Amino acid sequence: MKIKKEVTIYDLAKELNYSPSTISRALNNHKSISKKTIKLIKEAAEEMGYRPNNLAAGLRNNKSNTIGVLISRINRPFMASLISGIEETARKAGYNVLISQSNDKYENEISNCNALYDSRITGLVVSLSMETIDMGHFQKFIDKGIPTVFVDRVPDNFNSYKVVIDNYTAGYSATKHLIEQGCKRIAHFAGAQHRNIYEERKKGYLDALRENGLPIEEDLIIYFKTMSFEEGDKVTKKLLKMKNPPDGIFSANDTAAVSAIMCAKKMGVNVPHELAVIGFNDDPIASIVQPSLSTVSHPAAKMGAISARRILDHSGQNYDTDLSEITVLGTEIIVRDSSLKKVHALESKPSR
Amino acid sequence: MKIKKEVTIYDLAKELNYSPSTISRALNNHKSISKKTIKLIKEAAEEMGYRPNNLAAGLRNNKSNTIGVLISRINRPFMASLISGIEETARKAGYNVLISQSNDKYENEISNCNALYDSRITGLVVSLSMETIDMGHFQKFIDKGIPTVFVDRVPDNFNSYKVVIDNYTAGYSATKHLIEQGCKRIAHFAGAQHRNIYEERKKGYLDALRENGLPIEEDLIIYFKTMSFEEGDKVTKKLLKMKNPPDGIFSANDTAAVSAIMCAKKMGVNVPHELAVIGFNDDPIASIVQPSLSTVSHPAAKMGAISARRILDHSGQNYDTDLSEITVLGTEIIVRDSSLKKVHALESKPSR
DNA sequence: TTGTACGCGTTATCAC
DNA sequence: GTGATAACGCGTACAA
Repeated sequence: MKIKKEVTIYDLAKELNYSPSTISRALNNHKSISKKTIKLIKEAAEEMGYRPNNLAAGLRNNKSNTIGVLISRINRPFMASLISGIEETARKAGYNVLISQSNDKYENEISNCNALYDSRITGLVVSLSMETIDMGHFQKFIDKGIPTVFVDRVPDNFNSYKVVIDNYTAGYSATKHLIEQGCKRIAHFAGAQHRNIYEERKKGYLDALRENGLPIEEDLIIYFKTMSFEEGDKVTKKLLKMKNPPDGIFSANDTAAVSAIMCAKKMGVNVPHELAVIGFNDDPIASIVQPSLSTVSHPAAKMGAISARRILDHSGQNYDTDLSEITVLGTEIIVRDSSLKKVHALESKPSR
Repeated sequence: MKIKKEVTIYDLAKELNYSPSTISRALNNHKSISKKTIKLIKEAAEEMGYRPNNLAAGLRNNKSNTIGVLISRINRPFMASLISGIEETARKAGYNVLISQSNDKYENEISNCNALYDSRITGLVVSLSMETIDMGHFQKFIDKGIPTVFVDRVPDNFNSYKVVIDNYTAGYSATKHLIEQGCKRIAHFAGAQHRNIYEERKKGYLDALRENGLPIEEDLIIYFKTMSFEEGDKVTKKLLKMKNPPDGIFSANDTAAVSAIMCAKKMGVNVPHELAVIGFNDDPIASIVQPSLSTVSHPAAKMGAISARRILDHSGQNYDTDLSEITVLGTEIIVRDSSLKKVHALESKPSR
C-alpha cells in the first residue's frame, strides 16, 4: 500500500506562486495579508488536502495547544464528567486534550506527569491520586510557566490554581439536613483524611453535630480506605449490629451510601425511618436506588470547564506563580427519599 | 516570574563533551553506544533535568507516539471504561492518549477527526456518532497509513480494523432467556437502526422469537431516538397501558431497561412476574435498581485494550488497508432478579 | 503586502 | 564508538 505524501505549506507555495511565509501567514489569518489572498490560499489548501502539522507548529512555538489531564481513574462518573467538561471547553478553543490516569498510585502520577510534560502541554489539570503527598513532580510545570490547575483533590501545601467545591459547607449542610430530619446519632463514612476534600467534609459533619448539641462519637466515624460498595456493605452491617446503632449516615461518597441503603434493607432496617442516609456526588446510581439517595450535587462538568478556562486564559501571557487563585463552587443538597423521615407538604418528590 | 530555559541534548553535549548525536543515541539506548556511556549520559540528563521534547522527535519521525480517541461521549459508563482500557494499554507502551467527543454530532466528528490528524496521531480509535453515515473523513487516515480501529459502533461500509461484540448472539440469547422464563409477548427497545450494533441486537431478538414459535408484533418493537431514561419511562408507560401489554422487555441498553423497571413498579406491575426485563451493557445502575436488572455484559475495558493493541502492533510497519480484521468478543447473559420468573434451585442470587 | 533566511529539538545518514 | 550534517514543517524577524 502506497502512503500518500504529506501536503505542506511549501507545496502550496509552489502551486500558488507564493512564498511559504505568505502561505503560513494566510493560514493563520495574519493581518498583513489581504482578505482576498487569504481566501484564495485557504481554498487551495482545502482543495489540495493540506492539513497543518501541529508537531511542527508546536515545536516552533514551544507549545502544543494541548491540555494535559492527570486523574486517578477515568471510569468514575465524577471523573468522566470532569474530563467531558475539560474536553468541551478545550475543543471549542481549538485545543486538544491528553489524558492519563494514575490509578491512585503515586508512582504512576509521577511518570504520567513526565509523559505530559514531554509532550509540551500548554497547561495541566490534576486531580491528585490518593497516595500523593509530596508535590515535587509538579514543580517543573511551575518553573516553566505552564499553568497548572488542581481540581477537587487538591494539595494544601502547594501554590497554584485550584478549583474545588466548598466541602466543609457541603458536609455541614448534609449533616444538618439529617439532624433536621430528626436524626440523633449520625455516623460518617469518611474518606482518606490526607485528601483534604474528605477532611473538610468531616469537619463540616463534626461542626454540625456540635452546633446542634449532638455528641460526637468516635465509633460512628468510619475511616474508609476505598469507599467501595463492598467496604460500605461491610461497615454498614457492623454499624447496624451495634447495641445502639446510628439512625443516620452521612457518607462522603454515593457508592458507599448506596451500599448502606441496600445493606439496611437486606437487614430489615427501614430507610429512612430507622436509618436516614445522605451521600455525596449525585452519581447516577443515587437516583436509581430505592429509596432514592439524598446526596450533595457535585458540578463535575462545570469544574472541568472552569479548569480548562483557567489554562486558556493564560494562553500567551506569563504565568504568575505567586498567584494561587482558588475557585470555590457551591453545592446543593439534593433531597430524595433516603433522608426524608418527616413527610413534608410536598406531594411528589421527583426521583430524578 | 522567570521561566527556566529548556535543557536540550545540546546542553548535555556541551556539558559532557559529547556530540548531540551521541547524546541522542545514548538516550535512545542505541546499540552502538557503550553501556558505560549510556549510563553516564542518562545520569547527567537526569541530574540536569533534561526532558525529551516529543514535539521535536515527532516532527523528525513524522509520528507522535499518541493514540487518538474519537467517541460520542465520555461520561457514559461504557465509554469511560473503553477509554480507560485504551489509556492503560497505551501508557504501558509509552504512548499518550488524545481524546475527543463528538456528542453524537456528525459535524463534530469531522472536525475532531481533523484535529486528531493534525496532531499526527500514530493511530485512531473510533466509536461512531449516532448521526454518522458517510465515512469520508476517515479516508485520510487510511491513505496515510495510520491504523484506524473502529469499536462497538462500527461502520459496515468501510474497510478497517473493527473490535465488536457479537451483538446478534447477545440479542438472541437475551431474548431466548426471557422466553425460557416463560415470556410470551416480548417487547424490544431498539436503538437507531443505522448503527448496526442495534440492528444486530434486533435481528437476534427477531430470530429468537421466530425459532421459538412466538409471533413478531411490530407494536412491541419500539425504535428509540436516544435510549434515555425519560424516553424509556414514556415508552414503558404506553406499553403497559395497552389492552394486551407485553410480559417481557429486551432493551438494547441498561438506562432504558432501568427506567422500564421503575416505571412498572410505579404502575403496580410486578417485575419480573408480570413483566420480565433484560438490558444491555451491565452499567453500574443495573445492579443497584430493584429488582436488579438482568443484562448482557459488555467488555468495555477489554475492547479498549484490544483496540490500542491493534495500533501498537502496527508501530513501524506498513498498514495494510486491504486487511479488515474484525475482532469479535463474546458476551455473557448476567441473570439478576428482573428476569427471574421461575425460582430456580439457586438459593441466593448475587446482586452484584 | 510579500519574500528570505533561520531556528525550534530531534534523529537518520554518512563519514571517520 | 562517535561526530558532523541535513532534514522534518512551520513561524517570524528582517528586509524589500
